[in-house]
Amino acid sequence: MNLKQLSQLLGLSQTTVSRALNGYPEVNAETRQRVLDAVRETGYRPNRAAQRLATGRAGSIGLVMPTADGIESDVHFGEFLAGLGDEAVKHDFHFVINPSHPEDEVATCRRLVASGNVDALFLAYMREKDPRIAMMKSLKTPFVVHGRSMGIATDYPYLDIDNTGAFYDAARLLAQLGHRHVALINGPSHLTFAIRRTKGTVRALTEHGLVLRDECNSNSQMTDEHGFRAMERFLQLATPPTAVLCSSTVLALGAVRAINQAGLKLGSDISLIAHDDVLPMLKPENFMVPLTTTRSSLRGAGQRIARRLIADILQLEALPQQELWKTDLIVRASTGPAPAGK
Amino acid sequence: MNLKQLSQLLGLSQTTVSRALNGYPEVNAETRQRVLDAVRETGYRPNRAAQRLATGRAGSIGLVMPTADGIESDVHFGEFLAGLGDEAVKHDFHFVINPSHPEDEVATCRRLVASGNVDALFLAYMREKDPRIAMMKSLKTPFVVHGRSMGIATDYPYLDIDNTGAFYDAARLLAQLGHRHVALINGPSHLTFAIRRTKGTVRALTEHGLVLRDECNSNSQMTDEHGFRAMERFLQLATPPTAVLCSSTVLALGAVRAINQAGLKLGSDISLIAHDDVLPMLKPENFMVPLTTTRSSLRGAGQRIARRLIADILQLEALPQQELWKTDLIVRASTGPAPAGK
DNA sequence: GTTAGATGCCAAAACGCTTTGGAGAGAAAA
DNA sequence: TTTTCTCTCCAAAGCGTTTTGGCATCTAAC
Repeated sequence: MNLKQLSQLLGLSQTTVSRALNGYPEVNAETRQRVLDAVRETGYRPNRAAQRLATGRAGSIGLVMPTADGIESDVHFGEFLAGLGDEAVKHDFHFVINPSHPEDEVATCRRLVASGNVDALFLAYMREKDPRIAMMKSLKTPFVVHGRSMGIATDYPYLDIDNTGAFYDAARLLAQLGHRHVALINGPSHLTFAIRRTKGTVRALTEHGLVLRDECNSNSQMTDEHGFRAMERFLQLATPPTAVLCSSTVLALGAVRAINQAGLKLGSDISLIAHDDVLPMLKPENFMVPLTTTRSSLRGAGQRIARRLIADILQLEALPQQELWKTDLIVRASTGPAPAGK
Repeated sequence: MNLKQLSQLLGLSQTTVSRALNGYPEVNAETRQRVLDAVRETGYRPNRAAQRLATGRAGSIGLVMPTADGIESDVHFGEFLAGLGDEAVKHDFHFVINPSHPEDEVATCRRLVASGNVDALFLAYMREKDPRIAMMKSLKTPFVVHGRSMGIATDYPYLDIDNTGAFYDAARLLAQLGHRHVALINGPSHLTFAIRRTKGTVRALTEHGLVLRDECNSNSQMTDEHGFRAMERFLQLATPPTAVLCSSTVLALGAVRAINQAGLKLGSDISLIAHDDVLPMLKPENFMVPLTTTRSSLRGAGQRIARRLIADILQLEALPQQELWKTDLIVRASTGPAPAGK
């Protein structure tokens, strides 16, 4: 069943049927209803390829997926992608997934846009003064950044969570609980989300007359193993921290392991707050000692970004170009007052 | 630059240029070379939407992504997808990623195919007598299964690794090393890969007069936490195992944690073999005690499946419809002889 | 020296949609 | 009554490929 057949069935022209379906004003309400009814009965679905050809829109959004060894994306990437897919499938949008080594990213993005196969790009894993942003701004292809860069004007479309605020809140809670030695197990130091989290942590500590010691600050990929090693290092210090912040529940997994191994009791001997991306496979409430977390749904971010990109391409609704999501600080059993005398 | 312009430039008809590009025989070798040269100079790239419309092929492959709570896919899914993307991008193929709750899978697959937006489907997370296979066979859309079902004829296209063989080999090695109590920390019991791994394990043990005790057999999602809990349970048994098999390095992560916590020494007090999907973030050689593994690259499987699907759609080369990849058993420090007297 | 079959090329018709540039009818304005 | 809008709708021209059906030209065979 194609448009021609449908229009013949209705005794209308293809033009009118097309306009009725695409919400153009110059079609009688009654006629539109007839068309809509016929669509429902016949199960007519417009041919996407023909639409793409006629409109010049590709109907797909591109994402370059960092893929080199030692990329910390894995766990979080899948979750984010599920969100993107959720939303995209509603509007019949495709993806072009372009794996690329991190050094090639700019070129890969440019090539992807130039290919004409995507009419929007999604950018993530932002670095300081990320060159991709200037490049994308010079093109006219819509894009949304997940996260934000630093050191350049923030006049580009982004969706970010308030990383600074999240870790400020978390560190402040720890300080208020009397902790005087706080450690941070963070993501890779070249990524801006990690930099902002450090900043938030330091700010809160400073306000309470505390410092983030160098030896209590770890940057690494967000894997269990790195979490374990960092925590292990911390615990061997002359003055070990009594509280630790983790940039992911994955890191927290390793940190908790090290804590257990040291024979310390989470929530009393040592406190821990992790950032929770709401990964279905790793729920903070399911830890043996449930984790206090700063929470923001990664999947939700994926959905939102897909929606914004599609709205942009289709000129549906005017959504805000810049969003900064607050995180929730959810207190569970892994935080408690600082042990006396420490 | 489109076909018309290019053909005018060359003083040829569109037909001839098109045929030259698509490798049809009825074009002079010299002419073809001229066309190819012109393409290189002008940077001409055929419009995919027009191609899709003209050929009726969608140029994209569909995948339904299980997305409900408690789905064990995450870590492994990202890695597999990178492989798919790697290969697809070479041929300018898109993806339609359709998240779906596991109960809806059959309907989602059917809908995806019916939408006409994909000309091949990729299936994974196989269960026993998986209904998706019969459904897909009834349609004429190409598909490849990652894994295999059980209890139904294996006359469908698949790529699987020899799970039975892998765990047979691993278990046999443990038996040969003198272990008499072997445990298994496996994936979800409804997935066929896990069932096959159990089978391989049991077979090897049986051949050495050993059994896989119920209390030494764990099925769960493949997360660190589940690995930890299972191992912890094992170690509290009256007769704890002296060796354990893990279905993923992610599970092994937790298992090793429990082993450490119990004060046991990996590789002497207790041996461990894990299946290694070659996840960049979790290398068995980077464990504190490097892990003995059965290895098979998940990304490689993704690449291969994409290649097979595309070859099928484009009728490029005749690739085998059924592949069973052997795994490598790589011995590292986590395996050793059974401790005396156990 | 004609015929048959390759060989190499082309004009034009799809493919199924959107969009342009009207056009007819009725209502409102002159 | 005529003119001018406003509503609705339509015919036809794209969009950029692939593919069909044919038409020359050249070679080999009779």
